[in-house]
Amino acid sequence: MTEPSYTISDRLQHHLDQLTRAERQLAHSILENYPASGLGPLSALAKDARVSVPTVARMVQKLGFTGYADFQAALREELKAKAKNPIAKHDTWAEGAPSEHLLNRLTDAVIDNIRHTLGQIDPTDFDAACAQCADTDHHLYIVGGRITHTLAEYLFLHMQVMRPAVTHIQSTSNAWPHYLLDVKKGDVFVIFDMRRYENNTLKLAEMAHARGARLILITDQWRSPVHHLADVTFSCRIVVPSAWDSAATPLLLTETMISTVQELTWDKTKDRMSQLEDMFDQTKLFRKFT
Amino acid sequence: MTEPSYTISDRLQHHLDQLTRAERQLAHSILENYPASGLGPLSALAKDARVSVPTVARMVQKLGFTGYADFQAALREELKAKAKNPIAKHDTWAEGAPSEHLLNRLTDAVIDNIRHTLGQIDPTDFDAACAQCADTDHHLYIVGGRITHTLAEYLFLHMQVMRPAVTHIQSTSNAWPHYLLDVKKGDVFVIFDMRRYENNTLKLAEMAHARGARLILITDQWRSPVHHLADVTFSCRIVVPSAWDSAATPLLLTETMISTVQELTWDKTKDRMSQLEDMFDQTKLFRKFT
DNA sequence: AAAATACTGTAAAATAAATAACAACAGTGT
DNA sequence: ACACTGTTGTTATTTATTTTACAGTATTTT
Repeated sequence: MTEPSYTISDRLQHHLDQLTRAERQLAHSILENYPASGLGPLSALAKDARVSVPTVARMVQKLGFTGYADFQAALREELKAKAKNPIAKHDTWAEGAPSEHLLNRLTDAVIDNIRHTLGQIDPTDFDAACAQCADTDHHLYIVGGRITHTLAEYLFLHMQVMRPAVTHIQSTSNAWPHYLLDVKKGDVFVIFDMRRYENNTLKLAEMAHARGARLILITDQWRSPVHHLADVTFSCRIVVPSAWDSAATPLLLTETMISTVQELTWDKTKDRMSQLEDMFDQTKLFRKFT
Repeated sequence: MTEPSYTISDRLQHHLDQLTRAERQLAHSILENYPASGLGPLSALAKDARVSVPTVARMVQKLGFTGYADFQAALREELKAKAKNPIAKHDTWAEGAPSEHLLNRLTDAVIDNIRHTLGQIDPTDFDAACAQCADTDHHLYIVGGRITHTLAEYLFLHMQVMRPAVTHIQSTSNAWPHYLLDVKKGDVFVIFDMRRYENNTLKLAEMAHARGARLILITDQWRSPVHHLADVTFSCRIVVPSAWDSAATPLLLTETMISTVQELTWDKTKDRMSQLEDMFDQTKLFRKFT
């Protein structure tokens, strides 16, 4: 304990700017499973963070400790204090905030939503739906409404990288009927529709269904009317203590779909992705991550 | 880790009978502030318990460890597990699927990300940022890049309902400099920037900063270079076992911001929202939720 | 593009810590 | 009371860990 108060976690984050690349890497590694990793031997910590031993020694000095031993002693003190704390506020997510803070209440609700939603998902259905999304023999259409548009776009952006023949349709746009002209039997639709369900989306789904398309629906727990037409329906819990619904659970589902499709199509995706990277690099849209 | 399960605390109490006088003394000292004291050097522990050094060494062997190092490693493991715990009671999320199924692995990772991220957020900063977003005396700009565009749009859509003077800028579009012409001192920017950080976003942030705008940054754990200019930075963990990053945590944060702003501006929002509802109803864009 | 600076890792030295060996002591039974 | 057994502490040795010094590498500045 060289400096007065504040946890080491705080201090690490506070100093993060003044740290160098390797040191930051190390800092993150410490925070990764805090405080356990910091209580082991210095060498183990260094190895864990893929950093040399002296880097660790240097950083703890930068943080204001006289040496690694001092650093560890401080960590232990912190742990001791936390244990003594009357029924430590372990049940909150944002530790500095009371449990009634929105940060904690909303997070609670979202975790709960995830648990409920995942508990009701049939993995077989899920895998089947992903397989359909990965099937390049058929065109893939992704449909979103006003709010769900962002989810649809997110899925689209990723699918676009991984496979050809993907189209993003906004049901709010009145141009959508044009797209349906080209729909063939067996084409796949991923449709996002949450309350308040949109009429346009339903219409679109009906027409797609009539043309022999397969429908995958991502909706809320009350299920959009589209689900009568859908081959697979995933219903997500979206209620949180807010005037708005939460898109976190459907997003998680969407990301899992993306990841699954990625795995299914890896051999083909590989090339597409590196090509894309090259293109971005060339246009210098992105900086390389250092 | 020589014996399978049970905490060391349990093991200690269980063996208490088979321990000798000095060893019992030691055991109680360890339990006194558990697990902190056990993670220090053996000699300190011995001194603390008024016991000789070899007594400690002998006891940990009696407990089934190969040596003091082994004992400490087990303690650290225990601590690590405990830190993960708050939600760990669920070993699988999608119950029908094995734990290696992506549904479960990704969900695990996302929950973990949320926990880490929330743990590092300063509620004061958060509240301050939300207050700025709710401040209608200044214009609110929301900036997103290629992938983060969806997050930015999500925030924009909701802010647009709750307050006037909101603009969504895509840093990927080359029209963005136009927007900056109107930026006044005190205007607020919410900037989303995740790896791989976009040069355009940085440029935009620099110009906004130069014009006296206040910057709120939502980024990943490695933090976009924009954070040097930002008044408040929120770093989210986004890594999941996938070729892609997860936007779930930043989304949760965004939703919490939305919800907080909503509460802050409720009296003003009320009217705007009902007006909006009316408009949607009239245009029959939506069906009423039944 | 060259020079200076700062960062990072390798290797050796120093230090600290943990184990092993031994001696002293306490308790117990004959 | 004496000898034995088991427990504990002191000292020495070994082992591991941390620190220091130095050199190579990358990065920034002029």
